[in-house]
Amino acid sequence: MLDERKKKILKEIVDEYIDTAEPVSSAAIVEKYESNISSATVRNDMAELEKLGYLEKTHISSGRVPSAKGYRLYVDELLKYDNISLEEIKYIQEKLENKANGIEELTKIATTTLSEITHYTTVSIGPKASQQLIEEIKFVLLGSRMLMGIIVTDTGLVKETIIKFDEDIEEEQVETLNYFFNNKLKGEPIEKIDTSLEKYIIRELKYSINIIRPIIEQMKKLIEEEKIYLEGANKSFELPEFKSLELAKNFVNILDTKELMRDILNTGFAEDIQIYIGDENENKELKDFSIVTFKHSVGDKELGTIGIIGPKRMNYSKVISVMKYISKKLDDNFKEDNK
Amino acid sequence: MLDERKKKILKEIVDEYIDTAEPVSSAAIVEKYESNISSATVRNDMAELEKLGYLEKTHISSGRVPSAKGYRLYVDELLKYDNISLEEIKYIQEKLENKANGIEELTKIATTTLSEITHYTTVSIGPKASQQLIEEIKFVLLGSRMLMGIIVTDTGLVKETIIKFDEDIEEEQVETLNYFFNNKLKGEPIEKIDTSLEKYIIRELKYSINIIRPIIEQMKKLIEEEKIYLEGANKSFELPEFKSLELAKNFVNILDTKELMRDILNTGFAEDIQIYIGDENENKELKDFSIVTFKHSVGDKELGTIGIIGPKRMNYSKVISVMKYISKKLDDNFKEDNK
DNA sequence: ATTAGCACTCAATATCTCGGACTGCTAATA
DNA sequence: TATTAGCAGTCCGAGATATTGAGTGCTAAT
Repeated sequence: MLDERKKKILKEIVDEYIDTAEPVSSAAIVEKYESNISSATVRNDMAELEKLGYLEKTHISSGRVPSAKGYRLYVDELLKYDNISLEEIKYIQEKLENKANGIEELTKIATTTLSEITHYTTVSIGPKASQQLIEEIKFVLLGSRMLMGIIVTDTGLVKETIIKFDEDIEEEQVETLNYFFNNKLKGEPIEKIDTSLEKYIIRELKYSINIIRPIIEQMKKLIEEEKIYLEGANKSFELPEFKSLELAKNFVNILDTKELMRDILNTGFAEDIQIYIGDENENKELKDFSIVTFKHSVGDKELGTIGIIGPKRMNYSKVISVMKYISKKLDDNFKEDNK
Repeated sequence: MLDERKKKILKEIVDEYIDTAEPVSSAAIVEKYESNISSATVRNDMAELEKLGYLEKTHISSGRVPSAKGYRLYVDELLKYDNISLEEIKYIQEKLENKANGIEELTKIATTTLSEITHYTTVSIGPKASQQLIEEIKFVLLGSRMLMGIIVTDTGLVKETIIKFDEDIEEEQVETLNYFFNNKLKGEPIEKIDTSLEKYIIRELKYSINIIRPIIEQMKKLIEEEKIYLEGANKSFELPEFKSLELAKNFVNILDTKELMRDILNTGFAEDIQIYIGDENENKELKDFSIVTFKHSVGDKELGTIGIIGPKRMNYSKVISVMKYISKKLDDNFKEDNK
């Protein structure tokens, strides 16, 4: 059905549409890419491609626009992902090489860099503490009624929280807590910090609930928190599709709805770059947009997910090429850090 | 010049415009507020108010719209700021009463609450560490090549950072660092942590620069960082003024430009609520918007600034009333915490 | 299988008309 | 002198109508 020329023309139409944001005419294809066949031939192929569902028309006599199915074929079979320049590679290396920062900070930097290079809006979510094992727990006394609780996990993630009390805490108690928590929890999944642990500690240590409860509560919050980071929202607004107020409003709504962003970033599997084009997305609000995400992970532990959200007419080649590279760099960075 | 009736009519026009977002006609004023005078009389007063610069017309035969000067008079002299309901007061109390969190967290919660009640976009910036005095410094060894550095200031602000090293650190060294830093810096302004301190420590302690440099560097970053927090960007987009694509784009641009947000929040003085209406703002990009901010501070130390950004046609009465209350609550909360 | 050529469609833009929402002004009134 | 009724005049905005031109689909020829 799809001979080589039709595939070629499909790719050219998508390329052209990504470039111009205007429905693509047969004449434009001939002029720019196919000087040795006539526009009538291209029209015939276009009609065929439309019949097969790869292209759409905005009205009866308009040029063609790729359908979600068209983009899908384009992304899956027609593109190569080496669309990244030496300058860009250097820039990414520079940005990601500083290892003074923790995993969360690194994810943020990667998110910003991705937005800078692609000129799209990017978003990321930090590491999932809940999946990790406890390597070390420390409590530090600050003043007389405040502790800082720190957890280090097996992937090197550091999480800390402030815990305030209504009564004074003794340095001795802190030492006991440190010993006790480490003894009990080292090597265990972080989710072990829960109310049953609370009961156990009260029984064993005979400490007042006024001390234990705030600790467990704050630690639990810590595990659950998922920080979302957004970069370059304004960049999307320069794109011609956002001339439609409707679309612009939807877009702002999506970015502002944290639960939705969380959903988006939390679906998909590790290792791969995930691409959702238009209504391939389960969520209806996303039907006019495309989302490309990847997870930075070690084994089955997610250290962060970074995504790009933009119009369906996205420069997939650039976006995916840059993502692949950043993904690789993040992995390298992590390996070197833990060697 | 401005007799009582004219003032009253000006207030009514601004109220009405804030309510409807449409130019206000003389007939509308008579119908809604001034049933005992005729529209012609109102027209005469409107003409006068326009001559004095409080009102503007969008075209020769249109109704009137407040000018920046008009809003200013309205805000300064014609409004009372008790536009807050019992339910709202309760809601705010509930949100702000939990003291388990640090100052930064509290500012965030206040920002979110303000947006929820007013339905405007809110933004805040965390405490200025640079203005504060050091109460306590602690270093905690995590694993063998990582420290957490914690600073507690005189206002109870807690700041912490991860510091990574290329060589192992001994527990003994950490203790020395703790002793040394506290001894040297307790009660001092936080800005004392700088490169001259670095030199001094190297001279005194004879520790390698590989240990001291990362510490100083990360601590300096910590002092400089100013976290901006944004809430309810999508709420603004429901307002009729944002039907203008131009304006909507400007708005997103403003919110996305962190330096600009920083500027906005960092101008103005403590204690007072600051109001910038339209081109009263120095920054030209803000000419179509109004900004209302207040600082949560203790003495001359700023614990955070919270602002609302929206159209000039803002419900100043509601916004300022709610802000006044939240501001008071934050102060109470702080006092209670430090009593 | 390809192509030239032409009829046909439809979006986009410009032009015009018309109603009505306002004001400003004048002259009458309290 | 302050207020008001009444009316002429302005201009916005919503439709209606015409015009242009970019593109397609189809037919018939190559």
